[in-house]
Amino acid sequence: MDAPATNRAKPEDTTAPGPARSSTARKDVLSLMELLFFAYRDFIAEPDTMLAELGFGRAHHRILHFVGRHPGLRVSELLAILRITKQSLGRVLRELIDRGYVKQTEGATDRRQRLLHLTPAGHELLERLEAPQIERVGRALEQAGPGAREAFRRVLLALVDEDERERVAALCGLSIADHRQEDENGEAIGPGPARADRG
Amino acid sequence: MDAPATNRAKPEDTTAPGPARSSTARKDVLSLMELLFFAYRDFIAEPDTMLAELGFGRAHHRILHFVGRHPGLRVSELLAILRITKQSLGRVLRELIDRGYVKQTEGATDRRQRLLHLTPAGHELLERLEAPQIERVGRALEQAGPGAREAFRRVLLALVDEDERERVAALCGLSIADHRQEDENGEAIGPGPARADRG
DNA sequence: AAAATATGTCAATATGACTGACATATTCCA
DNA sequence: TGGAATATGTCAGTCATATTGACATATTTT
Repeated sequence: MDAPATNRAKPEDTTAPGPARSSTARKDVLSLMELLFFAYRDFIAEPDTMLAELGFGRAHHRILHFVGRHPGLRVSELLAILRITKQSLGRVLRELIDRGYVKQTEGATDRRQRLLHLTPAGHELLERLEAPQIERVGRALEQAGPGAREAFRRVLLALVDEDERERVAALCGLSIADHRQEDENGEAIGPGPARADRG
Repeated sequence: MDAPATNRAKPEDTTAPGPARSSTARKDVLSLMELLFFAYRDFIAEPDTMLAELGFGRAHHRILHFVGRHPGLRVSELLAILRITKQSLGRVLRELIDRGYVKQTEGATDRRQRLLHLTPAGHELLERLEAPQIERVGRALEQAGPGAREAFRRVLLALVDEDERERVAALCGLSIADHRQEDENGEAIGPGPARADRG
Protein backbone atom coordinates (compact mmCIF):
# COMPACT_ATOMS: atom_id res chain seq x y z
CA MET A 1 0.00 0.00 0.00
CA ASP A 2 2.52 2.53 1.00
CA ALA A 3 6.05 2.79 2.10
CA PRO A 4 6.46 2.92 5.84
CA ALA A 5 7.53 6.52 5.94
CA THR A 6 5.56 8.02 3.10
CA ASN A 7 6.50 11.62 3.27
CA ARG A 8 3.07 13.02 3.17
CA ALA A 9 4.03 14.41 6.50
CA LYS A 10 6.68 16.96 5.66
CA PRO A 11 10.13 17.31 7.13
CA GLU A 12 8.71 18.18 10.55
CA ASP A 13 9.92 21.65 11.17
CA THR A 14 10.32 21.63 14.90
CA THR A 15 11.50 25.15 15.36
CA ALA A 16 9.48 27.02 17.88
CA PRO A 17 8.42 26.11 21.39
CA GLY A 18 6.28 23.07 21.19
CA PRO A 19 5.41 21.63 17.84
CA ALA A 20 5.46 24.58 15.48
CA ARG A 21 3.41 22.81 12.90
CA SER A 22 3.31 23.64 9.26
CA SER A 23 -0.02 23.88 7.61
CA THR A 24 0.53 20.46 6.09
CA ALA A 25 1.45 18.85 9.37
CA ARG A 26 -1.56 20.49 10.91
CA LYS A 27 -3.85 18.91 8.36
CA ASP A 28 -2.17 15.62 8.98
CA VAL A 29 -2.92 15.86 12.64
CA LEU A 30 -6.51 16.79 11.92
CA SER A 31 -6.81 13.73 9.73
CA LEU A 32 -5.59 11.56 12.55
CA MET A 33 -8.02 13.15 14.94
CA GLU A 34 -10.83 12.36 12.57
CA LEU A 35 -9.58 8.85 12.16
CA LEU A 36 -9.46 8.46 15.91
CA PHE A 37 -13.12 9.38 15.99
CA PHE A 38 -14.02 6.73 13.44
CA ALA A 39 -11.87 4.07 15.05
CA TYR A 40 -13.42 4.73 18.43
CA ARG A 41 -16.91 4.82 16.95
CA ASP A 42 -16.54 1.37 15.48
CA PHE A 43 -14.59 0.05 18.42
CA ILE A 44 -17.53 0.49 20.76
CA ALA A 45 -20.33 -0.38 18.39
CA GLU A 46 -20.46 -4.11 19.06
CA PRO A 47 -20.55 -4.12 22.85
CA ASP A 48 -23.04 -1.26 22.69
CA THR A 49 -25.45 -3.44 20.77
CA MET A 50 -25.10 -6.33 23.19
CA LEU A 51 -25.51 -4.05 26.17
CA ALA A 52 -28.66 -2.53 24.78
CA GLU A 53 -30.22 -5.97 24.56
CA LEU A 54 -29.59 -6.43 28.26
CA GLY A 55 -30.93 -3.04 29.19
CA PHE A 56 -27.44 -1.86 30.00
CA GLY A 57 -25.38 0.98 28.59
CA ARG A 58 -21.79 1.89 28.04
CA ALA A 59 -21.38 2.92 31.63
CA HIS A 60 -22.03 -0.65 32.70
CA HIS A 61 -19.39 -1.91 30.34
CA ARG A 62 -16.80 0.49 31.67
CA ILE A 63 -17.41 -0.67 35.20
CA LEU A 64 -17.31 -4.33 34.25
CA HIS A 65 -14.07 -3.78 32.40
CA PHE A 66 -12.16 -2.02 35.12
CA VAL A 67 -13.47 -4.20 37.89
CA GLY A 68 -12.75 -7.29 35.84
CA ARG A 69 -9.21 -6.32 35.12
CA HIS A 70 -8.48 -4.92 38.54
CA PRO A 71 -10.29 -7.06 41.08
CA GLY A 72 -10.57 -5.48 44.47
CA LEU A 73 -10.79 -2.02 42.96
CA ARG A 74 -12.20 0.50 45.37
CA VAL A 75 -15.12 2.72 44.54
CA SER A 76 -12.99 5.83 44.90
CA GLU A 77 -10.44 4.48 42.44
CA LEU A 78 -13.15 3.68 39.96
CA LEU A 79 -14.45 7.22 40.26
CA ALA A 80 -10.99 8.62 39.58
CA ILE A 81 -10.55 6.39 36.55
CA LEU A 82 -13.90 7.17 35.02
CA ARG A 83 -13.82 10.80 36.06
CA ILE A 84 -17.44 10.87 37.01
CA THR A 85 -19.22 11.71 40.25
CA LYS A 86 -20.26 9.09 42.74
CA GLN A 87 -23.88 9.98 42.03
CA SER A 88 -23.37 9.07 38.41
CA LEU A 89 -21.63 5.87 39.30
CA GLY A 90 -24.22 5.08 41.93
CA ARG A 91 -27.16 3.97 39.88
CA VAL A 92 -25.13 2.05 37.34
CA LEU A 93 -23.09 0.19 39.91
CA ARG A 94 -26.26 -0.57 41.86
CA GLU A 95 -27.85 -2.17 38.83
CA LEU A 96 -24.81 -4.33 38.25
CA ILE A 97 -24.82 -5.44 41.86
CA ASP A 98 -28.57 -6.01 42.01
CA ARG A 99 -28.51 -8.09 38.87
CA GLY A 100 -25.63 -10.16 40.12
CA TYR A 101 -22.73 -9.11 37.93
CA VAL A 102 -20.67 -7.32 40.56
CA LYS A 103 -20.18 -7.98 44.23
CA GLN A 104 -18.65 -5.93 47.00
CA THR A 105 -16.46 -7.00 49.87
CA GLU A 106 -15.33 -5.06 52.88
CA GLY A 107 -11.79 -3.75 52.83
CA ALA A 108 -9.47 -5.93 54.89
CA THR A 109 -7.64 -3.13 56.61
CA ASP A 110 -10.22 -0.40 56.20
CA ARG A 111 -13.77 -1.54 56.67
CA ARG A 112 -15.22 1.59 55.10
CA GLN A 113 -13.94 0.50 51.75
CA ARG A 114 -16.05 -1.46 49.32
CA LEU A 115 -13.81 -3.59 47.17
CA LEU A 116 -15.35 -4.48 43.85
CA HIS A 117 -15.26 -7.87 42.17
CA LEU A 118 -17.03 -9.56 39.31
CA THR A 119 -19.25 -12.54 39.97
CA PRO A 120 -18.94 -15.53 37.62
CA ALA A 121 -21.86 -14.07 35.69
CA GLY A 122 -19.98 -10.79 35.51
CA HIS A 123 -16.92 -12.47 34.09
CA GLU A 124 -19.03 -14.23 31.51
CA LEU A 125 -20.74 -11.07 30.42
CA LEU A 126 -17.48 -9.14 30.22
CA GLU A 127 -15.94 -11.87 28.14
CA ARG A 128 -18.85 -11.76 25.73
CA LEU A 129 -18.73 -7.99 25.50
CA GLU A 130 -15.04 -7.74 24.85
CA ALA A 131 -14.45 -10.72 22.62
CA PRO A 132 -15.25 -8.74 19.46
CA GLN A 133 -13.15 -5.83 20.63
CA ILE A 134 -10.16 -8.02 21.39
CA GLU A 135 -10.57 -9.61 18.02
CA ARG A 136 -10.80 -6.24 16.31
CA VAL A 137 -7.76 -4.75 18.01
CA GLY A 138 -5.72 -7.89 17.58
CA ARG A 139 -6.47 -7.98 13.90
CA ALA A 140 -5.78 -4.29 13.46
CA LEU A 141 -2.37 -4.67 15.05
CA GLU A 142 -1.55 -7.54 12.75
CA GLN A 143 -2.70 -5.68 9.70
CA ALA A 144 -0.68 -2.66 10.69
CA GLY A 145 2.49 -4.69 10.62
CA PRO A 146 5.34 -5.34 13.01
CA GLY A 147 6.23 -2.55 15.34
CA ALA A 148 2.81 -1.03 15.04
CA ARG A 149 1.78 -2.33 18.44
CA GLU A 150 4.62 -0.54 20.18
CA ALA A 151 4.17 2.68 18.25
CA PHE A 152 0.44 2.63 18.88
CA ARG A 153 1.02 2.11 22.57
CA ARG A 154 3.50 4.96 22.75
CA VAL A 155 1.25 7.40 20.98
CA LEU A 156 -1.75 6.50 23.12
CA LEU A 157 0.21 6.87 26.30
CA ALA A 158 1.59 10.21 25.16
CA LEU A 159 -1.97 11.37 24.53
CA VAL A 160 -2.80 10.93 28.20
CA ASP A 161 -2.43 13.96 30.46
CA GLU A 162 1.17 14.15 31.49
CA ASP A 163 0.46 14.20 35.19
CA GLU A 164 -1.68 11.08 34.87
CA ARG A 165 0.61 9.17 32.59
CA GLU A 166 2.56 7.29 35.16
CA ARG A 167 -0.51 6.15 37.01
CA VAL A 168 -2.22 5.11 33.82
CA ALA A 169 0.83 3.21 32.68
CA ALA A 170 0.94 1.38 35.98
CA LEU A 171 -2.76 0.66 35.85
CA CYS A 172 -2.56 -0.69 32.35
CA GLY A 173 0.44 -2.78 33.23
CA LEU A 174 2.61 -0.95 30.79
CA SER A 175 6.19 0.17 30.84
CA ILE A 176 7.40 3.66 31.79
CA ALA A 177 9.02 1.90 34.69
CA ASP A 178 7.38 -1.41 34.03
CA HIS A 179 6.34 -2.00 37.59
CA ARG A 180 3.67 -4.55 37.02
CA GLN A 181 1.59 -5.67 39.93
CA GLU A 182 -1.07 -8.35 39.86
CA ASP A 183 -2.28 -7.43 43.28
CA GLU A 184 -5.61 -8.61 44.57
CA ASN A 185 -5.70 -5.56 46.78
CA GLY A 186 -6.70 -2.32 45.19
CA GLU A 187 -3.99 -0.40 46.93
CA ALA A 188 -1.41 -1.44 44.40
CA ILE A 189 -3.34 0.23 41.67
CA GLY A 190 -2.91 3.82 42.51
CA PRO A 191 -2.60 6.19 45.43
CA GLY A 192 -5.66 7.84 43.94
CA PRO A 193 -6.35 11.32 45.21
CA ALA A 194 -9.99 10.38 45.27
CA ARG A 195 -11.69 13.49 44.13
CA ALA A 196 -14.96 12.05 45.39
CA ASP A 197 -17.22 14.83 44.28
CA ARG A 198 -16.92 17.83 42.14
CA GLY A 199 -19.54 20.06 43.52
CA MET B 1 -13.48 15.66 18.52
CA ASP B 2 -15.14 13.51 20.91
CA ALA B 3 -16.92 10.41 21.92
CA PRO B 4 -19.07 8.78 19.36
CA ALA B 5 -22.64 7.95 19.98
CA THR B 6 -22.91 4.81 18.05
CA ASN B 7 -25.42 2.28 18.94
CA ARG B 8 -25.27 -0.43 16.48
CA ALA B 9 -22.80 -2.99 15.23
CA LYS B 10 -22.08 -4.95 12.16
CA PRO B 11 -22.26 -8.73 12.13
CA GLU B 12 -18.48 -8.88 11.65
CA ASP B 13 -18.51 -12.62 10.99
CA THR B 14 -15.26 -13.90 12.38
CA THR B 15 -15.29 -17.29 10.81
CA ALA B 16 -11.69 -17.33 9.73
CA PRO B 17 -8.95 -18.42 12.11
CA GLY B 18 -8.19 -14.83 12.88
CA PRO B 19 -5.49 -14.02 15.33
CA ALA B 20 -5.10 -17.05 17.51
CA ARG B 21 -4.11 -15.10 20.54
CA SER B 22 -2.09 -16.41 23.40
CA SER B 23 -3.05 -15.45 26.91
CA THR B 24 -0.19 -12.99 26.99
CA ALA B 25 -1.11 -11.38 23.71
CA ARG B 26 -4.66 -11.18 24.93
CA LYS B 27 -3.62 -9.25 28.00
CA ASP B 28 -1.53 -7.03 25.81
CA VAL B 29 -4.53 -6.22 23.72
CA LEU B 30 -6.63 -5.56 26.79
CA SER B 31 -3.99 -3.14 28.01
CA LEU B 32 -4.14 -1.28 24.76
CA MET B 33 -7.91 -1.15 24.93
CA GLU B 34 -7.66 0.38 28.36
CA LEU B 35 -5.06 2.81 27.17
CA LEU B 36 -7.30 3.78 24.29
CA PHE B 37 -9.97 4.63 26.82
CA PHE B 38 -7.64 6.88 28.79
CA ALA B 39 -6.20 8.54 25.70
CA TYR B 40 -9.65 9.28 24.40
CA ARG B 41 -10.84 10.48 27.79
CA ASP B 42 -8.08 13.08 28.01
CA PHE B 43 -8.26 13.91 24.33
CA ILE B 44 -11.78 15.27 24.67
CA ALA B 45 -11.51 16.84 28.10
CA GLU B 46 -10.34 20.29 27.00
CA PRO B 47 -12.90 21.06 24.31
CA ASP B 48 -15.58 19.64 26.59
CA THR B 49 -14.78 22.26 29.18
CA MET B 50 -14.88 25.09 26.66
CA LEU B 51 -18.11 23.84 25.17
CA ALA B 52 -19.78 23.69 28.55
CA GLU B 53 -19.01 27.36 29.11
CA LEU B 54 -20.87 28.18 25.91
CA GLY B 55 -23.83 26.00 26.76
CA PHE B 56 -22.81 23.57 24.08
CA GLY B 57 -21.95 19.90 24.27
CA ARG B 58 -19.86 17.37 22.45
CA ALA B 59 -22.42 16.96 19.75
CA HIS B 60 -21.90 20.57 18.74
CA HIS B 61 -18.18 20.01 18.47
CA ARG B 62 -18.64 16.98 16.25
CA ILE B 63 -20.77 18.97 13.85
CA LEU B 64 -18.40 21.93 13.82
CA HIS B 65 -15.49 19.64 13.14
CA PHE B 66 -16.93 17.77 10.20
CA VAL B 67 -18.55 20.79 8.64
CA GLY B 68 -15.36 22.75 9.12
CA ARG B 69 -13.20 20.19 7.47
CA HIS B 70 -15.65 19.28 4.76
CA PRO B 71 -17.42 22.44 3.71
CA GLY B 72 -20.54 21.82 1.72
CA LEU B 73 -21.25 18.62 3.59
CA ARG B 74 -24.82 17.52 3.21
CA VAL B 75 -27.04 16.74 6.15
CA SER B 76 -27.40 13.13 5.06
CA GLU B 77 -23.64 12.69 4.94
CA LEU B 78 -23.27 14.15 8.38
CA LEU B 79 -25.87 11.70 9.65
CA ALA B 80 -23.98 8.80 8.13
CA ILE B 81 -20.70 9.94 9.65
CA LEU B 82 -22.07 10.49 13.12
CA ARG B 83 -24.37 7.50 12.98
CA ILE B 84 -27.19 9.24 14.68
CA THR B 85 -30.75 9.93 13.65
CA LYS B 86 -31.83 13.13 12.02
CA GLN B 87 -33.95 13.88 15.07
CA SER B 88 -30.85 13.77 17.23
CA LEU B 89 -28.93 15.94 14.84
CA GLY B 90 -31.86 18.29 14.48
CA ARG B 91 -31.81 20.16 17.73
CA VAL B 92 -28.04 20.48 17.90
CA LEU B 93 -27.65 21.68 14.35
CA ARG B 94 -30.49 24.13 14.87
CA GLU B 95 -28.73 25.64 17.85
CA LEU B 96 -25.54 26.06 15.88
CA ILE B 97 -27.42 27.73 13.06
CA ASP B 98 -29.51 29.93 15.33
CA ARG B 99 -26.46 31.13 17.18
CA GLY B 100 -24.62 31.87 13.99
CA TYR B 101 -21.90 29.24 13.84
CA VAL B 102 -23.21 27.24 10.91
CA LYS B 103 -25.03 28.30 7.80
CA GLN B 104 -26.87 26.34 5.15
CA THR B 105 -26.95 26.84 1.42
CA GLU B 106 -29.13 25.22 -1.19
CA GLY B 107 -27.57 22.50 -3.26
CA ALA B 108 -26.55 23.74 -6.68
CA THR B 109 -27.85 20.80 -8.66
CA ASP B 110 -30.37 19.50 -6.15
CA ARG B 111 -32.26 22.20 -4.35
CA ARG B 112 -33.54 19.83 -1.70
CA GLN B 113 -30.08 19.53 -0.28
CA ARG B 114 -28.85 21.72 2.53
CA LEU B 115 -25.12 22.15 2.23
CA LEU B 116 -23.46 22.99 5.50
CA HIS B 117 -20.77 25.59 6.06
CA LEU B 118 -19.18 27.33 8.99
CA THR B 119 -19.59 31.05 9.42
CA PRO B 120 -16.52 33.06 10.39
CA ALA B 121 -17.66 32.74 14.00
CA GLY B 122 -17.91 29.00 13.49
CA HIS B 123 -14.37 28.83 12.18
CA GLU B 124 -13.14 30.81 15.12
CA LEU B 125 -14.88 28.62 17.63
CA LEU B 126 -13.67 25.45 15.98
CA GLU B 127 -10.14 26.75 15.97
CA ARG B 128 -10.35 27.50 19.67
CA LEU B 129 -11.83 24.10 20.44
CA GLU B 130 -9.29 22.11 18.53
CA ALA B 131 -6.12 24.04 19.20
CA PRO B 132 -5.41 22.08 22.39
CA GLN B 133 -6.23 18.82 20.68
CA ILE B 134 -3.95 19.53 17.75
CA GLU B 135 -1.25 20.49 20.17
CA ARG B 136 -1.76 17.31 22.17
CA VAL B 137 -1.74 14.97 19.21
CA GLY B 138 1.19 16.71 17.58
CA ARG B 139 3.22 16.45 20.74
CA ALA B 140 2.26 12.83 21.28
CA LEU B 141 3.42 11.93 17.79
CA GLU B 142 6.73 13.63 18.37
CA GLN B 143 7.22 11.97 21.72
CA ALA B 144 6.42 8.60 20.24
CA GLY B 145 9.28 8.93 17.82
CA PRO B 146 9.73 8.67 14.08
CA GLY B 147 7.44 6.30 12.28
CA ALA B 148 4.90 6.44 15.04
CA ARG B 149 2.62 8.65 13.02
CA GLU B 150 2.37 6.15 10.20
CA ALA B 151 1.93 3.18 12.50
CA PHE B 152 -0.69 5.02 14.51
CA ARG B 153 -2.55 5.89 11.33
CA ARG B 154 -2.47 2.31 10.09
CA VAL B 155 -3.74 0.86 13.34
CA LEU B 156 -6.55 3.38 13.59
CA LEU B 157 -7.65 2.78 10.06
CA ALA B 158 -7.58 -0.96 10.60
CA LEU B 159 -9.81 -0.51 13.63
CA VAL B 160 -12.54 0.93 11.43
CA ASP B 161 -15.16 -1.47 10.10
CA GLU B 162 -13.76 -3.06 7.00
CA ASP B 163 -16.66 -2.09 4.78
CA GLU B 164 -16.34 1.53 5.86
CA ARG B 165 -12.61 1.76 5.65
CA GLU B 166 -12.28 3.01 2.16
CA ARG B 167 -14.85 5.72 2.61
CA VAL B 168 -13.30 6.81 5.88
CA ALA B 169 -9.85 6.89 4.34
CA ALA B 170 -11.14 9.04 1.53
CA LEU B 171 -12.96 11.33 3.91
CA CYS B 172 -9.91 11.77 6.10
CA GLY B 173 -7.76 12.42 3.09
CA LEU B 174 -5.62 9.42 3.77
CA SER B 175 -4.03 6.84 1.54
CA ILE B 176 -5.59 3.49 0.63
CA ALA B 177 -5.94 4.86 -2.85
CA ASP B 178 -5.02 8.40 -2.01
CA HIS B 179 -7.74 10.05 -3.99
CA ARG B 180 -7.86 13.30 -2.19
CA GLN B 181 -10.35 15.89 -3.20
CA GLU B 182 -10.58 19.38 -1.85
CA ASP B 183 -14.00 19.81 -3.33
CA GLU B 184 -16.30 22.55 -2.19
CA ASN B 185 -19.15 20.31 -3.16
CA GLY B 186 -20.09 17.59 -0.73
CA GLU B 187 -20.49 15.03 -3.46
CA ALA B 188 -16.81 14.29 -3.49
CA ILE B 189 -16.88 13.20 0.08
CA GLY B 190 -18.78 10.01 -0.11
CA PRO B 191 -21.48 8.29 -2.07
CA GLY B 192 -23.23 8.01 1.26
CA PRO B 193 -26.13 5.60 1.28
CA ALA B 194 -27.98 8.03 3.48
CA ARG B 195 -29.72 5.81 5.93
CA ALA B 196 -31.82 8.73 7.06
CA ASP B 197 -33.75 7.12 9.84
CA ARG B 198 -33.73 3.96 11.78
CA GLY B 199 -37.29 3.60 12.85
C1' DA C 1 -49.12 12.30 -11.65
C1' DA C 2 -47.03 9.25 -8.47
C1' DA C 3 -43.02 7.73 -6.11
C1' DA C 4 -38.80 8.45 -4.11
C1' DT C 5 -35.55 11.49 -1.86
C1' DA C 6 -33.70 15.21 1.35
C1' DT C 7 -34.79 17.54 5.01
C1' DG C 8 -37.33 19.24 9.05
C1' DT C 9 -40.26 18.87 13.13
C1' DC C 10 -43.42 17.37 17.08
C1' DA C 11 -43.79 14.24 20.89
C1' DA C 12 -42.55 10.89 24.22
C1' DT C 13 -38.86 8.29 26.39
C1' DA C 14 -34.23 6.57 28.17
C1' DT C 15 -29.41 6.97 29.58
C1' DG C 16 -25.87 8.99 31.74
C1' DA C 17 -24.02 12.83 33.08
C1' DC C 18 -24.38 16.96 36.51
C1' DT C 19 -25.08 19.91 41.22
C1' DG C 20 -26.47 20.08 45.89
C1' DA C 21 -27.68 18.27 50.19
C1' DC C 22 -27.48 14.98 53.51
C1' DA C 23 -26.72 10.17 55.98
C1' DT C 24 -23.79 6.49 57.89
C1' DA C 25 -19.91 3.96 59.13
C1' DT C 26 -15.23 3.94 60.08
C1' DT C 27 -10.67 5.59 60.82
C1' DC C 28 -7.38 9.07 62.12
C1' DC C 29 -5.59 12.33 65.18
C1' DA C 30 -5.06 15.87 68.81
C1' DT D 1 -12.06 10.00 74.09
C1' DG D 2 -14.16 12.90 70.97
C1' DG D 3 -14.14 15.57 66.89
C1' DA D 4 -12.39 15.75 62.05
C1' DA D 5 -11.58 13.47 58.01
C1' DT D 6 -12.54 9.73 54.88
C1' DA D 7 -15.26 6.20 52.09
C1' DT D 8 -19.39 5.35 50.63
C1' DG D 9 -24.38 5.76 49.68
C1' DT D 10 -28.65 8.10 48.50
C1' DC D 11 -32.49 11.49 47.47
C1' DA D 12 -33.92 15.08 44.37
C1' DG D 13 -33.79 17.91 40.45
C1' DT D 14 -31.75 19.12 35.97
C1' DC D 15 -29.46 18.80 31.48
C1' DA D 16 -27.52 16.88 27.07
C1' DT D 17 -27.96 13.57 23.90
C1' DA D 18 -29.62 9.79 22.17
C1' DT D 19 -33.81 6.88 20.81
C1' DT D 20 -38.57 5.49 18.18
C1' DG D 21 -42.58 6.88 15.72
C1' DA D 22 -45.38 9.84 13.02
C1' DC D 23 -45.90 13.27 9.91
C1' DA D 24 -44.91 17.70 6.83
C1' DT D 25 -42.75 19.98 2.85
C1' DA D 26 -40.09 20.71 -1.11
C1' DT D 27 -37.91 18.80 -4.92
C1' DT D 28 -36.39 15.38 -8.12
C1' DT D 29 -37.07 11.10 -10.54
C1' DT D 30 -39.73 7.89 -13.03
